[in-house]
Amino acid sequence: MLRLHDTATGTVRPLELRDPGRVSMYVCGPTVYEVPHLGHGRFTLVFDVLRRYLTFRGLEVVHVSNVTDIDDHIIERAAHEGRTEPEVAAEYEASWWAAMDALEVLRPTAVPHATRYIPGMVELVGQLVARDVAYETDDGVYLQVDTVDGYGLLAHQPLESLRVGARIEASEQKRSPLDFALWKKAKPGEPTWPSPWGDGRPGWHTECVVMSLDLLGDGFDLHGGGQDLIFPHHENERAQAVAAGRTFARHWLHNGWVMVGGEKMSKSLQNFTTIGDLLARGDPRAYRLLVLRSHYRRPIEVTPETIATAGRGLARLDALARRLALPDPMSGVVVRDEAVAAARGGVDDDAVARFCDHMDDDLDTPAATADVFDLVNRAHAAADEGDAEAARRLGGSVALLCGAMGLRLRSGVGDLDEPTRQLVDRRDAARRVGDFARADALRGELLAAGWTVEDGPDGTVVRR
RNA sequence: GGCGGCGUGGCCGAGUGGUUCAGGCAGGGGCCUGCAAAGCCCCGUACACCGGUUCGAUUCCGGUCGCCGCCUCCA
Repeated sequence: MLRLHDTATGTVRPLELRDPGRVSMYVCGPTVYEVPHLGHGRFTLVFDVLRRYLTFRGLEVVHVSNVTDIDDHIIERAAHEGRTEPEVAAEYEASWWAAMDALEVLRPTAVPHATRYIPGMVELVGQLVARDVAYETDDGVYLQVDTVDGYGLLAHQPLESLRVGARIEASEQKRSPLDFALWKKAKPGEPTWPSPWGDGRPGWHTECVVMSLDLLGDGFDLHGGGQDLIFPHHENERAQAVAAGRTFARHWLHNGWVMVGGEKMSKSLQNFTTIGDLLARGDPRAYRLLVLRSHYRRPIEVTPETIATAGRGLARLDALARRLALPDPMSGVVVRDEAVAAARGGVDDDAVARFCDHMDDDLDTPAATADVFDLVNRAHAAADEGDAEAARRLGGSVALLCGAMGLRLRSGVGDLDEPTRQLVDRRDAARRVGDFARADALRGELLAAGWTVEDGPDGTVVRR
């Protein structure tokens, strides 16, 4: 059984499913006003790995992730650039999906948009007002947090301590500085929707509450995101749901930061690297492997050096895939029992079990990837000893487990362009007749063109 | 001020009350190779500091120092 850290309890505990065999998870998606950066890349990779692993274990996964397409940042950007909010949102949503596709992050099973759920949000706010836990002011409707049972659950702080630490000034009409907006009354020039409290727009992530409950139902299994969402974002989501008498997420999962030089990567510090920049520099799989090689709750340092190191690990995986002609583990979503049954050369059951033990232990991907690299070593050693059967079994396990984590193997050398093809052929010819000076010169040309040259029993293989 | 996390060998990064080792990268030596590449074998350097518990602590407890984060809109 999979055990995961739960932010609400601060402990690692079993993921107890509401519906046996089926996981309902809501992962907070992007507010589309900026291109995605490595922090977004990390959380989407973490939850993609979780989703793939759950699927690997034979569970059905319903993965809902929102797109918040209306908020202050979008309004600000649209105003600044003389465009409409929908134009801005559409542009950055497109860049979001482009990045997700490049990272081979599976699309969520549902992607609700905030602007399509406004009536539902108005209804929720109405319920909260009717329950007398929310109140209207001149500029909006606010949730009165001291009426909410267990406010501070995720922050692990009592209400009073949050109040003392609050950096925000109490407005004259707010009853507590911690009370937060459920509905913001329109200011001139802003997009608006009608409501009983006048035209305006939704407040604090009410969309996530309404959309998660609508698509996943009360008491859904898992709610997640980056650690910076714990408070106040997720705290306030929970507060709204609980105040409305609904049962919210059963388990809260949050991933750690991407760090830059020891500091958190964030928009406010302006120290972020976009996913686009990362992709322009190298293999997108390197970021996935880097993420896998650290525990999801720990911070990771993402630099050209750490990416390059991950890239060398990738080369090691690819080299095995090439040597043993392993199947592409990403030709479909990998389900363990089916994949094991389909594996022609068999798999190493002990290794798969060990991998699962590690993954079940709060998604210990560093240990799980170590398991995989251990298999790589054993597969090579078996092949060196001429034990083709063992090599195929161990190699097949590598492919299986990489697939379970969403890591594609590149075994093929691909089609060569004609000039390269000719260089390779001429080099093989030279080597056959023992003209090594000529062979070395031709290798020099290939290396200069960026190819790595390997001479195997069947002739020269080049790759890059 | 409140709350939380972290300090492991050159780097990244698991793990455990003791005599089997995480794993990867980098480094050294060998094997293979026409030479390489890929691969295999072998090797080195650890558990921030100070106390305590214990037969024995990197692992448990207490303290010190250092780093990081959250406390109203940052994944």
